[in-house]
Amino acid sequence: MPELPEVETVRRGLQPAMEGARFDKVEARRPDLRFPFPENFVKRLEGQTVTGLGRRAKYLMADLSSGEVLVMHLGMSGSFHVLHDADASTPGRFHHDRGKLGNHDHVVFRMSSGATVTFNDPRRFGFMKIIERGKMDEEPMIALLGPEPLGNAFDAAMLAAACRDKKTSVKAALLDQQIVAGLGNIYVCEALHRAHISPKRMARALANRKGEPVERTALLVDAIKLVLQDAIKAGGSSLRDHRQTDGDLGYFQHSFRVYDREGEPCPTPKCTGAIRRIVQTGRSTFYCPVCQK
DNA sequence: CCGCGGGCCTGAGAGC
DNA sequence: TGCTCTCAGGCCCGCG
Repeated sequence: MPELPEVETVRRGLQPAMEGARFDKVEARRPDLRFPFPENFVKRLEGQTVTGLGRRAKYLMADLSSGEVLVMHLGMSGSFHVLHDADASTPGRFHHDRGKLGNHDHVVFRMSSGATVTFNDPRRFGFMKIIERGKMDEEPMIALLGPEPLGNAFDAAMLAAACRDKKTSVKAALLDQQIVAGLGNIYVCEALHRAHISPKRMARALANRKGEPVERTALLVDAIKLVLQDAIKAGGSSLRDHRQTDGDLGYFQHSFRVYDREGEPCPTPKCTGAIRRIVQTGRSTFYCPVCQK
């Protein structure tokens, strides 16, 4: 499910519940998600304070008073829900706020802030790990990530240099978390459409012979930053599973220009094309064959 | 070494 | 209604 905008939306929702608060009670309601929970998961968290709640790419990172970091990933279908004590006395506001847990509510944090944080993940592609802060560089999952797409380090020169030797499509390159970290299938499709670049174009065409960016590379970088910013403002995209932590839906799906719009007219002004769906490296790609070159 | 396809899971929706 | 099939915001691993 969640790409960078959805994870950032979740982070902002969890922050007031978790940052500066202590884990009073932790419950792991099954032995594993995608991976087994870390040894003594509950004991290692209970009593610790969350000193900061950050995000790297699609990973949520809760800094702990012990010097460790609780790394959380939502996989395809993970979501967090926050119930504040005060909400419990406001009947009817949240349908699953009756205190009963659902089938796929796998982890529950009772925080000293008075918030109950529940992690739900039907497909269980998500996971939680505890890593020593100093050893984050040794964690390949994190250490190998490319730059944050919304950070200054992600620019046309960097993207061109990273793509110049790639023997793959620009679509596949942008999904590669080692090139740029945080994009997924939706936002790659949307950014390529905004930049009028065909997803089938070779990634190395983003660079000239010297490895410098060509003109369209800068347009692509701008398109990526803009679409991610717009999506964050909208609380992410809710297709199936994504919810904001208060249970509300994100609404960026209403702003999709191509994703899941096969057959619809291309929204580019004056373009006569219709959106097509193809499959690239096993994933659906939506694009306009007329205005994306 | 690199790129691709399969697999991990469950559930929703389409088609019969 | 109910079955079967396909597909889904991600990522790791093994194969060629």
